Formats: sequence, structure tokens, C-alpha cells
Amino acid sequence: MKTELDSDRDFSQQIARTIRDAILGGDLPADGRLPSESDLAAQFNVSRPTVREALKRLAAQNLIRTQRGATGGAFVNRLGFDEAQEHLVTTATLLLSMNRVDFETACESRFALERACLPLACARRAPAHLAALHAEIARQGTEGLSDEDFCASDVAFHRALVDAAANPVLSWHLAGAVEAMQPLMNMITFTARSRARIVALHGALADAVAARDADAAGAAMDSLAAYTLELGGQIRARRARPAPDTAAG
Amino acid sequence: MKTELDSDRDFSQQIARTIRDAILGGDLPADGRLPSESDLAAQFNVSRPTVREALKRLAAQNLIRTQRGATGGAFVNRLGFDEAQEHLVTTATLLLSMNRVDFETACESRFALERACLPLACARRAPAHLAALHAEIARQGTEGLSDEDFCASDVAFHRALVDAAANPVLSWHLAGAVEAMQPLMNMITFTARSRARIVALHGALADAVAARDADAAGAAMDSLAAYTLELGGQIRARRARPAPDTAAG
DNA sequence: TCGTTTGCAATTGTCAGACAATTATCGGTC
DNA sequence: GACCGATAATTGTCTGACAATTGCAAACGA
Repeated sequence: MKTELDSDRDFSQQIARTIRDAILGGDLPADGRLPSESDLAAQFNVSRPTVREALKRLAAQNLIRTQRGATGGAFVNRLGFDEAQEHLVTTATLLLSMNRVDFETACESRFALERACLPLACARRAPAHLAALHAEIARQGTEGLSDEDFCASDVAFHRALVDAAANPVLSWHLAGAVEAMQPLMNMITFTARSRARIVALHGALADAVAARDADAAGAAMDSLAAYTLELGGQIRARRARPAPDTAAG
Repeated sequence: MKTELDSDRDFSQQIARTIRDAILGGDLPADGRLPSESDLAAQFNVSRPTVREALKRLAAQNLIRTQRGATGGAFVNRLGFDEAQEHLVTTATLLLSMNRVDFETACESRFALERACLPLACARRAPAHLAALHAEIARQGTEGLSDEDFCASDVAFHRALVDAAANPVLSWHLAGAVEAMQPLMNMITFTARSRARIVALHGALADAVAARDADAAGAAMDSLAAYTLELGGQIRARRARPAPDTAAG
């Protein structure tokens, strides 16, 4: 591992990058233990707090985990799908909120991606997947469900739909796309009428997937996308901001 | 902002989470300045190094940037697509490499997602997009191009294809999917014959997009996916590891 | 009056040493 | 042999200090 650092630069950043590259390059195997903070400080010729800052940077990226005690230390994290998903959602959420992405753009992106999962979902859906879909549909029909809970169930439904494709990488990508939309979806007020329509479309989707009918599923998804966009019009209307003419040129 | 911390827990992690939630919740506007490290230390009733560790965690997530000097401090980062993309690629790459994701699974995911962009790309492609596609196709036909450069051009081609959909969120997602595949693609040795076939398929894709023929583009993409999978067989054969029976159950 | 320069203050970056908390290991005792 | 305490290693945190950077304003000269 490199022990030379450019002066008049951020040491902890350089150290973090060096270790990160070592991990990505495979020099440090998963679950392998890094030298102790004192050793690293000696290697890089910096103080322990500086090393610690570098380690915290890596910990924030889920690249390492730390453990106290005699056999403790920093260990290379075997990045699981769950943690990576959390990370993806955070980044995606920020990206949408900070760049003032139109509801239309985010919506279009999300449904386009989700539509891509349907053929696979139809081909591979197992009974457990169908059960998950129906469970969420039932929940969405509950009386007195808050808008937030309805949204949460909606997200769960769509994630179950994607999971039916039985491709963890696909599920990971889509989880980011779907969950990042939740703050935007939460701005929508769902009337009883709109809920009923959404639940009906969800039912059509579930049925199509159960029947392994990719075309019908695609059609239902398109309807759902169109209706979601329609509902999203509320948001723009409420904000009363002029619509940018960048969309659908 | 909360100033209470659970004892016997990792302070810096709690502080980072608190500030992170404040940023995600919109309490801290983009480009807004956080209190100085000393002030934060006083607020949370911890020492400055602890606060610094928390800030480094946030900096690692591109949530804040720091600046030295009199008017310096920590500022909420306006997360741009570029930085978010870099982040996404890192996470995706790690996810693929550390979970020993099959080439087939990653490939399937990537092409499924990319296929979802084609209708939009056909609808919105502008002359600049077509020019970018043809430029990469021309580069891929160059004699004496190394495998790595061929791969890089392949990535550039597909990113240009996705960019033609004119949806930045979609481009962001796909950049992660496509670039994360590059290490896997680099394990393939491209013969002159296979290169010619890929270039031909790229040409078909570009022509279909130019003609706004989504069906033809989809067909070309399917062919490309199938052929890439075929080439990927090399990798599994070389590794000589028995294929896990988890795929396509 | 205007432009330049110099000093100051605020802030982050880094260091050194120390102590507390945690945990596995080793040795002793019953 | 089983149980228990001392021990050592390691991370987590604190205190205090100094260096580097940078904006700003006051002082100074033309």
C-alpha cells in the first residue's frame, strides 16, 4: 500500500482514496482486517485522528466496518444488497430533490425502468411473489389508510413486482428508482376514487404477471404511468410554477 | 437540530445521521452553511474531532463540502448528476464484484434496463445524439484498438444511446448499470470477428434510432444482449466454476 | 479620493498525548 | 477440567495546541 502523500492536500481524503482503491482492486479481500489505526498512522506518517477521519469516510460508504476490543479493528465490508440499496436510495432521493427534477421526468424514468422488468417477472414469478403482490393490493384497499401508508404500500407492491424478475441486480436498481420517488409521491393527495383506480391497475398488473402475459402487464403499467402522471399534475398546479418546456420536446 | 445523543453509541455516526436527515428533510438548504466545527461541538456536547469525523462521513457521501478560510466551513452540497453518477458507479461496481454476481445476471439486468430507454430515445433523439453514436461506431472499427479501448468505446456508445432519451434521471441510472459492467466486460477477449459483429449491431441500433423505429431498435438490442451473453460464456469457462443453479429456476 | 497593502480574525487541517470502553486471551484458582 | 480475574490490544473520545488558508477591513500612500 502506498505510504506517500501529496503535501498541501487533504490527507484524510488521500488516505481514504488509497485504501478504497486497494479494496476495489482486490488487494484487500472481503472480511479482511486492516492494520490498526496506530499502524496506519505510522505507515502514512500522519496522526491517528487523521487516519480515523479517513476510516470514517470509508465507513460512510459501507466499505469497512469497525469493531472494538482486542481482536477488533477495521474490516473490509462485504457490501450486501441491502446496504447498497440504502445508499442508492439516499443518493437518488437527494438527486431528485436537489436538482428540482420535474415529477414528469422522475416518473418517466421510473416507469420506463420498471416496465423493463415485466417480461422477466412474467417468466419467473413464483407463488411467493404473487402472494406478496396480492397482500399489498389488499392493504391498499383498507379503509382509513393514510396517504403515507398508501404510498408505502404502493412502493412495496412495485418492489415485489420487480423482485418477481428474480434478478437481484435489477431489484437493486429499481429499488433506488422506486423509493426515491416516494417523497414526490407523498405530495399527492389520494382520493378514494384515485385509490380505487390505482388498486384496480395493480390488480390488472398482478393478474397479467400471474398469467405470464407480458403484453397485458406492459399495458397495465402504461396505464398506471399515465395515471400517475395525471395525479402528479396536482403537484405542479399547487406549486404554481410555470412548466419548463424541456419535457417532451 | 437535535442536540441529544444516545450514550454508549457511536457519537460521530449519530451526529452524521442527524445532520444527514436535516439535509434530506430540507431543513438545511442547498449551498447553506453549517455551523462551524466548534459550534457543532458545543451544540452536540462533544469534542471537535468527533464532529470532524461526522463531517467526514457526510463529505464521503457528497452531502457536504468543506472550505477553509475566514468565510469557510461546511456547506450543503448541491449534488450534481456527475458526482452522483460517480458514486453510483462505485457502489454498483463493488456490489457486482463482492457478491460474485454472475455475468449472466448483471448482463440481463443491464440490457433489460437499457432496452427500456429505446422507445424514448427513438422519440427524442437529436442530431447530436446520432453523431455521438456514429462517432463511437467509427472508433470501434479502428484497426489496432486494444480490448480495453474497445470496451471504453462500447460504454460510450451505450451511454450516448441512453442520453438520446433526454431524461437525466434515466441517464444517471443507466450510467451506473453500464459502467459497473465494464470490469466484467474487460475480461472478455474480443476477436476481430466478434468486434465486427458488435459494430454491425451497433450500426443497426443507431439506424433504428435514427429512423425512430423502436421495434427494430429493440430487436437489435436483444441480439446484442444475446451475443454479449454468448461472449460472456468465455469468462465462466475460463473460471471453470460450476454454474450455480440459482439462475432461471 | 482611490487603490494598494498589510494585519487580523475566523475556520478548517493536523498533531500529540492521554484516558475510557470493550473484548479476546492467558494464567491462576478451586 | 471448569470458572474467574488480570492483561493486552484496539477503538472511541477528550483536551489543547499549532499551522494553513482566506476573506475583510483598516491603514497607508499616491
